[in-house]
Amino acid sequence: MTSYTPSNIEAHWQAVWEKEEIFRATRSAEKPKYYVLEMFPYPSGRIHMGHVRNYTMGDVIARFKMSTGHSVLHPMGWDAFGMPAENAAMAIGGHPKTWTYDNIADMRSQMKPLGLSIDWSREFATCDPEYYGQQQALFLDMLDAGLVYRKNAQVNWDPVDMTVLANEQVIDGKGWRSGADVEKRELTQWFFKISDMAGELKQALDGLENWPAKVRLMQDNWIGESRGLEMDFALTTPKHNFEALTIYTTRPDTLAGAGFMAIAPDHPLSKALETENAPLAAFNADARRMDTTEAAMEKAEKKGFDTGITVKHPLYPDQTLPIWVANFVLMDYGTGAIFGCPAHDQRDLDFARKYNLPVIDTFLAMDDDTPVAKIAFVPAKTEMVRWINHPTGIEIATGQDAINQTIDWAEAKGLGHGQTQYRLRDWGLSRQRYWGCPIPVVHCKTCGVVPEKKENLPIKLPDDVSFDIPGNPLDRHPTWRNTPCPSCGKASKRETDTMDTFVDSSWYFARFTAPGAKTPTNMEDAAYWMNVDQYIGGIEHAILHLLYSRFFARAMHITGHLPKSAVEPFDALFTQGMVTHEIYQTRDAKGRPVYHLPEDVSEGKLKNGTKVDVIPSAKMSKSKKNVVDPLGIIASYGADTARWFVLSDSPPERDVEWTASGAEAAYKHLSRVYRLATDVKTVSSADENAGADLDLARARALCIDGVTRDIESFGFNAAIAKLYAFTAAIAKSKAGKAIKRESVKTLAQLMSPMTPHISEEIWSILGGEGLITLAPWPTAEASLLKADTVILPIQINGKRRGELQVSADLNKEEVEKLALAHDAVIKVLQGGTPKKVIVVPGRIVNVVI
RNA sequence: GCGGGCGUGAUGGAAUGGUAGACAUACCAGACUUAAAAUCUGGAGGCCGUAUGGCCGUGUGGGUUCGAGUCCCACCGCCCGCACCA
Repeated sequence: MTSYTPSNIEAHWQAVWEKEEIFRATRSAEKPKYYVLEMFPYPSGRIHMGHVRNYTMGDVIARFKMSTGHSVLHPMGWDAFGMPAENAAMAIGGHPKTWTYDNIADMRSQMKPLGLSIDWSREFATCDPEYYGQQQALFLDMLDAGLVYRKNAQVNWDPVDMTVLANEQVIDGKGWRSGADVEKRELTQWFFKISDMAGELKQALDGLENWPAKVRLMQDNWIGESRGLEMDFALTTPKHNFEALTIYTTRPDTLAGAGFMAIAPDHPLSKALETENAPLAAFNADARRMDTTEAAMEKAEKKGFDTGITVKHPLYPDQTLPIWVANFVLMDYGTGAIFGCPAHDQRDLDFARKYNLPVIDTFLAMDDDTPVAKIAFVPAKTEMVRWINHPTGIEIATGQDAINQTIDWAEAKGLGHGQTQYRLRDWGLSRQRYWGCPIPVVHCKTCGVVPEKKENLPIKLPDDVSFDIPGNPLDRHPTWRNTPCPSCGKASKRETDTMDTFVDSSWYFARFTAPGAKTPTNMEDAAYWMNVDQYIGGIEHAILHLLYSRFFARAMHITGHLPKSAVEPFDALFTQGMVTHEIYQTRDAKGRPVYHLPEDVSEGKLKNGTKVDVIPSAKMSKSKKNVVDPLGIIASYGADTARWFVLSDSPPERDVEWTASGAEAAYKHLSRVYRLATDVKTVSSADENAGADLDLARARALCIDGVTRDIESFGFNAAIAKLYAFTAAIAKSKAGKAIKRESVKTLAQLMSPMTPHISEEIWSILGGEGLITLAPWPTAEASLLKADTVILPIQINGKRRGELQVSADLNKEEVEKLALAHDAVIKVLQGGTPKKVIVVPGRIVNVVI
């Protein structure tokens, strides 16, 4: 008997699959299509267990769909632009391009041993000129359609690295690499007009039924929505060409309680005043600096600066309200100007008390006349309150009703107009970076900003660049910038900004439908393969990547690159949990923690006998050394074991803890199944003639039924539990070998989405026809799913007191009779009659006394 | 602060409102072995009891129901997201 040797088996079957090209996706007239996609990886150079789990889940779905008669598209690519490549170039020399393509080659060679059912012929990297050239074409079409524009925007500027930093790269007000104090700078940047679609992107969330409710909610909150009033307050005396201050408020009903006006430090009026008012300039500079420090922001003191300018009160023309610059008013929400209503907003109240501004109650509780003192009165908008001198004449109403009526009233009086405001801001895509997709426009002294001609695409990144000094190499490249203006032909300069890498990942799923097309997509292929039927990835992309992709799909429809049906590109989304591991720690002489790799620890001790502290599981990370290398696992146990384990122990949406004993158990199970298969490989003629075995047939039917339903509902861990049970049932069965052999073949089929190599091997040993991967999924015989007899628990007043074995189709009356004749029931009834008997056929009997 | 999710044996977890703890790990016992490993068989929520069995048990407290881990309310704890949004 040969034993289970995954290394031989896995290499063999991977070669067969590759030779037969069985994973090549082809459009089929007969079969329904199925597009399964896992979020493509960043080519860091090394796969980790998280990748293994993510791709295994997708692979289970892809292989299952293949077996159930679908034409499957399961592609893979690389999210290959981005900072790490440039950082590597700066740190260790070399070129980002070389670093990236070397990493891709490494990672591809690490992924192939997993035996994933990927159509590698469609592979691409976002840094391939063929890909980013089409992205540039898409950009030009979007520019043409008015979906892209330029504006001045404040950015985080690192003066040492001479680059713009994302908010996440600013830590305690300092650049994450350089440690330099980050400055706010105003730069002209490119933006996608995603805010134009805010309402649509929000509403369409309702239709995404097969997305996790959590992700929909996160997007909903991110987009935000509030209805309010935009209105002008006339300046008492016009100043710097400002005649009025336009404010936005969601509480127009409290207009009568206005105590002051507040504008953002970056409000145009504030900026105009700043030029002739040094203390204000200092205040603003201070406020802008504070803006970047997250920690300070949370508890930042509300501070203001009185400009000395006033507006006329729209309700009481003889009264004026002072305009303050306030550090808590944000320029990029609403109009950057508000009126403060201290009585009904805690923040405004704190501000008013600090600067001795009036506090005017506009409504009181139904049963309390106490005016506001230290705590602002902010009841729920659905609560009835009594209004004081309300401009619309309202006396008793809820806040919500008052808001709506005030908006109507203000519109009728021409004071302002109702306005729906979204929190979502336009997507700034400019990056002062080399390793990204060049923005295909030219700056011409005569013609201004001119789009590049499509026939000149791709605008390729130059290879001859250096990273030894900070800043964007494109900016200082001697020749690359020089180009004739596409419009007038005069010598001009290229845009040197590149695109945010989120752009690259916002349409790759569409490109996979026709990766070689000479346009961004091929409409026929897109129409056939889109949408992605099942998208799988991490929850960390719940907002940005998924929101941007939804925006891009719409933009691609508008520009003629996707059909209308594909504006929501992902029909179903699944967010998988992480792979975690215990952390092993000791301390050095100075008491600092020292971490140890799992392979160096056994039974809580290092090899030299030192005891380690075990810290509860956390996401695998290099810094904590709680990592298990997939390559090591594959080398010692095989890919099937790794695949089986990452699916087995926890529900896919939750974190799974990697344990050595769990991996061992997975390997043992596969070895056992392999042994079972070799045991029933050869059968005698007596075996062939042995009769059917009903118990085993039942176990088989139940397993088929259960595993099928579990895979369809992402219950991989539950499917695996059923496969363990079926394996035990076969092992213990006294049925003839021929019968058992058929059961083992079914077992191999049901396991094949999870452990394709060993399943293929067993199929071949046991004389299965063709490849198991292409074999049709087994079906459960309905008649076998129902047992002849069932054991019904008997409850008395809801507590289990006995059981009854009855034939499964026995009617209620008979069951009731038998139940009442049961010893336990007779004992408690003592000759009396029960109040009620509940019989749930096939389930339970409950006798109420 | 706002929003959401989750609390089940030693551990990961299972359970269309119907026998709580499937399956797996760790553990214990037995078989095989000179021994160990591997393999196989069996045990196991807690308490009481030799046992048939009984009582308790899904974070805490209430409620709905013939029946609640599951539905509702309040609280406690943990996790996640957002947060000066006018």
